[in-house]
Amino acid sequence: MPDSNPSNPSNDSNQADQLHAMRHSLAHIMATAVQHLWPEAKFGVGPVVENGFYYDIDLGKAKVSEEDFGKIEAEMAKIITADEPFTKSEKPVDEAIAWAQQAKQPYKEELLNDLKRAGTTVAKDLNADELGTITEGDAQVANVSFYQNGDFTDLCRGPHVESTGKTGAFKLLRVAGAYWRGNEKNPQMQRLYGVAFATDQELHNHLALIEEAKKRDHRKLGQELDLFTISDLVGPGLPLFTPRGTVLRNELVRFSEELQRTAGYEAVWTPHMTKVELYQASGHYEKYPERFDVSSVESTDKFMLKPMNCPHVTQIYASRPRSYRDLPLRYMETTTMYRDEKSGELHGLSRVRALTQDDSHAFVRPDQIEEEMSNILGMVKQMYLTLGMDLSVDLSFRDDGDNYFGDPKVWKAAQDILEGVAKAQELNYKIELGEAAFYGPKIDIHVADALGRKWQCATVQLDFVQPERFGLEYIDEHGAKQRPAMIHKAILGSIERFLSVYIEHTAGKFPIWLAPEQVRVITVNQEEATVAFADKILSQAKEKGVRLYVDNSNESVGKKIRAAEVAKVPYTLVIGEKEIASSEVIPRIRKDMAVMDVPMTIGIDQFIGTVVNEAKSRVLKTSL
RNA sequence: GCCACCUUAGCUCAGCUGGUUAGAGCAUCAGUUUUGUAAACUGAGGGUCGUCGGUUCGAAUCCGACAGGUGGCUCCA
Repeated sequence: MPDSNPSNPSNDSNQADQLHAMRHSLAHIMATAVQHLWPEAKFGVGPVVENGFYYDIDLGKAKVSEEDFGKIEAEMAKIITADEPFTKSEKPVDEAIAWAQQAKQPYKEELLNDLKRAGTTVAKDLNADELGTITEGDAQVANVSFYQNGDFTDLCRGPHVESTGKTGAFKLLRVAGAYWRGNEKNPQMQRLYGVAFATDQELHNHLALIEEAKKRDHRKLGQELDLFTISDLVGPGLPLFTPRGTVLRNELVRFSEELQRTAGYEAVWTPHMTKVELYQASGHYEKYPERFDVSSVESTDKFMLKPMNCPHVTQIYASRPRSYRDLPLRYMETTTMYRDEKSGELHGLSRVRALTQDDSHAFVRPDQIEEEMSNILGMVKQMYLTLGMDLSVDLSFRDDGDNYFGDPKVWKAAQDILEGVAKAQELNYKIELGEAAFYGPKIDIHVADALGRKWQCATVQLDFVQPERFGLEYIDEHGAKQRPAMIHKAILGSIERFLSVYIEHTAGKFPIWLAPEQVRVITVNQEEATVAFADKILSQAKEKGVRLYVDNSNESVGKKIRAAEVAKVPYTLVIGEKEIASSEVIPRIRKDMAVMDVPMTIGIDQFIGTVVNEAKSRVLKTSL
């Protein structure tokens, strides 16, 4: 494949533009190849995405599968070898519409019609970058631009590389279904994805990275490290946690609850089942009627499993009169809830039907909102700093749609408060319009997994709507009734989702405080004295709460060490005659961990003490 | 839910275009060995080839439905 060197390699933005043009040109070349192979193809849009490009294509009854990639790539190679120039032209928009009709490209025609009406259209996915928009802003579009290569012409804003030969290295990766303009009600097209880079070497590196990411997949590691399982009999989206996986869950929750307790939160407990009326009162039923699978238990009441927690907690607040002196009232509950996710959306631990949140709700006076939110963000920062993970922060605000409950003025005020807090906390945030919950704006914290996919973990939500709907109140200093605000938060978010990200982040090399097995003792032989010594170490560990296992199997020492390494156990102690005689051990330390903290030779008591301290202080010793 | 693909032992995978009792490595179990820092040796058990139905003299292999999974799309209170 021919390389294309940017004209000015020292200029990064120039290089980025060049790569963008290459990828975009490859999208056109792929479309050209598809048109050669399936002349009836109707084209949607073909933008550049991270690491590559895609094109949405409708072949009618015919379907592209990954088996076809060979011949598509071969056809693309022909086009690239032909080194056809990309030539730009402009047409008045009406002429362009006529072209689309004549070329039997209904999707292009629709886009052009929208462009013509630009300013009145509300299609937010009308991505101006990918179209031939000449004018900017809301004005009507007069002219649109086209690019032609060989026998393929496409509505396109450009820019492109000069000719098809200058497109670098690429590979088609997969085909997926994608709804036209991202709307479920529209026809589904086939989206052909490719990756592309300036050089073969970069492409090779990227593909190697994908392979590496596969090794860290939490579903694979969950099996290998014996953390969780998903049984067909129990059902999809309902993971079961083994003893080792449960250690991870419990330790994380313990930390989260410690942080919350320090910040004044008190534990509450609510049942996992409720009458449907609760969710009619909260407004959730109205918003998600199809999600409430209802079972009748007794009498005429209809019950459901709780899909969330806040409406339940409002009833604890409402159970007695509250004074302004009582606020903030802070309730926390780490609890499991149940949501009927669509089958195609389930994914390992990231998206499940039974999810556990380290949830909390603070009921606060308006003057207490900022401080409470700051405290919460402090907890979030401390959690993720301890775990060594990077955050990205979104302020999820409402858009102009009518999906939201409550007074828009109150919304504006709530959003201003959130942004103020984000600024005060010096968060590097971006605002996402239309991402708010129906009851209020959110601060959403995202963490990336090994494949670079971002997952929402922590969330802080400011809610004036539910206190209103449930008629929550407190008596102020003048004896008047006032309405509290409600602040929802989760630090880990869904524990299951958090674990999916965290397992991939660490590749299963957990720090001492989280490691399901902190120490493994390997016996050199099975003689009585050795077994007795191992037992003694084991009981000392148990006494101090250290998670230690003994491998006394009749295998070679080398094999047992390998097994401990594969299981990613932080410390391994080999015991034999020497250790029994001296009562000292030489801890073998997992490779990713710093070596200096533990001396070469150490007494058993002292070693156990070190492990206890490291776990207690939640040291992050791994270099990932 | 939608589109493409996948499903053979606990795990990772062979099994060519349909043709006798479906294989391997790891893991498990048993025996030998009593082991000193990333894999001792020998042997054994383990699969109605995801399920159901169809085509065929004959199906792990071809077709269909269903289930589960993978990658996306849509959704995520």
